[in-house]
Amino acid sequence: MAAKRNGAESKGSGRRGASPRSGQEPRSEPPLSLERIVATAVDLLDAEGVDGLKMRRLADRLGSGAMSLYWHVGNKEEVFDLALDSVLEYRGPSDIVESRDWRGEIVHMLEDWRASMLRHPWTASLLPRRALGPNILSRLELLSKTLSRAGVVDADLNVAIWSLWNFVIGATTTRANFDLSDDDRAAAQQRLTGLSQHYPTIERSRLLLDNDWDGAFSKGLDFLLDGLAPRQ
Amino acid sequence: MAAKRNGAESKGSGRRGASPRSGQEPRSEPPLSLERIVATAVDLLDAEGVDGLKMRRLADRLGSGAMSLYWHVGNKEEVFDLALDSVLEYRGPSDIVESRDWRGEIVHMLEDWRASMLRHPWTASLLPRRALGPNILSRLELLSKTLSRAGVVDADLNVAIWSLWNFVIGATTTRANFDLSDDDRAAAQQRLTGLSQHYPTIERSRLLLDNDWDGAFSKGLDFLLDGLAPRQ
DNA sequence: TAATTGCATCGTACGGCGTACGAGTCAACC
DNA sequence: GGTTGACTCGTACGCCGTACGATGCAATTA
Repeated sequence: MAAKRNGAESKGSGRRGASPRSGQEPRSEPPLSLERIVATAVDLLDAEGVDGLKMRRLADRLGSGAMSLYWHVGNKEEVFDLALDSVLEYRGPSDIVESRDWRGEIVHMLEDWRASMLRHPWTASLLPRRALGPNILSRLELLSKTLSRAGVVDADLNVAIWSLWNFVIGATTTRANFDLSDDDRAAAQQRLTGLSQHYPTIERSRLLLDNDWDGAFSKGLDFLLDGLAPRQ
Repeated sequence: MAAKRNGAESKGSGRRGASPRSGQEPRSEPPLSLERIVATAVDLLDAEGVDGLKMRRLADRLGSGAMSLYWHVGNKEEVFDLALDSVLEYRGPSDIVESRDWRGEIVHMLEDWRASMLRHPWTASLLPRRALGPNILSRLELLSKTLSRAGVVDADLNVAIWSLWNFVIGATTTRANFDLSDDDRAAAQQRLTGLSQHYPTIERSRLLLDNDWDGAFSKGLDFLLDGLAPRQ
């Protein structure tokens, strides 16, 4: 099976540029490519959300026929995977710098991670159900290396990475969920307030209603890091 | 709008029992009800996963026509919401007990939460994109109350709840994701190992490959609680 | 008893989806 | 000139969620 062009990362190999169109119709689109498909998918996801991504619609934006996409990707799920991973690339201080401030590095990377996801809120609902792409794994690798350099012994490394990862995933998914999935911000708030008699403590702490998500995130991260490797 | 029967929780109000069938065909099914629909949806989700839940299939299992469901629920999304919340009911020591061991209580509830979700792995991909139902809110309320009783001041309560919530959500979604979404356990493992040259530290810590998820969870939770409220 | 009402069920049909299939185009190579 | 292989796309199929209206039946009313 697998006729098409899966397996390798081959882009355009042979001919280039020559427009496949004979006349000069108003078809100025560049040729289809995996890069364009993924980038356009991200745009579409940003604009319309997870449910807004349809193969036909994506093809429209690309100025191509729907079935042309299937030369470049195996199926729609693959589009999701690629879009997700592409958005999570980390452009930060790579391992070149042997900074002493490991805690700062970790905080920076995790906050960048969270920021990337919040910039594309659909990632929150996708990440939990898709496989880990190379960019995600790279982040985990960098996290591991930093923690290791910070003195976390190998036996604890696993737990430490997991805890931080879990924290970021949880924080961003919940946050994005609240910005989006609830039909309306006001409606959700009213619903919560209406029910607040049943949930007095939640109400008192103004959970979900206060808007200092950023502060809550970094403060919680601090607590977690304190637990993982107490400041000496 | 809204003719049907939304808004209230009315179950059967008037007549009961009399079979709507005239003869005695092999149709022994009890009448449709919201409870049966939700319970059957949970079964179907357990068996077939998120993508396996189709309104027609659900109706089949209920011995009814597909459109009959729409008398009881507004749409498919509502089925998801109800199934999700129904599975997260907490049957644990409610606030009656004024135990001194707040830390034990919290650990117990969070581990129960995680266990509930892992028993129904589809919850992991649903929770991040659905609204919070009453059972979920009840858990949060209980968590708040316990933390509050443990001496966490109101100013920190928000952050504390969030951190714990995030940790649980993250841990369960990732875990469930690994059990399921990757086509095959073996395939995933091989993929990771094949790529391990790019991710040496991950490989060394045997992240994702070791199977002591339970241990990692409770250990991470311990770290987090240490940070939130250091043992005195 | 007869007519009416309202809860509940369900058959049919519609529009939209992902994508299988196979035909088409064109550059490169023999 | 013929062949090949990379790439595009029109058509069609099966499945989905669900709008709509017909139908049945119990309770209510006259």
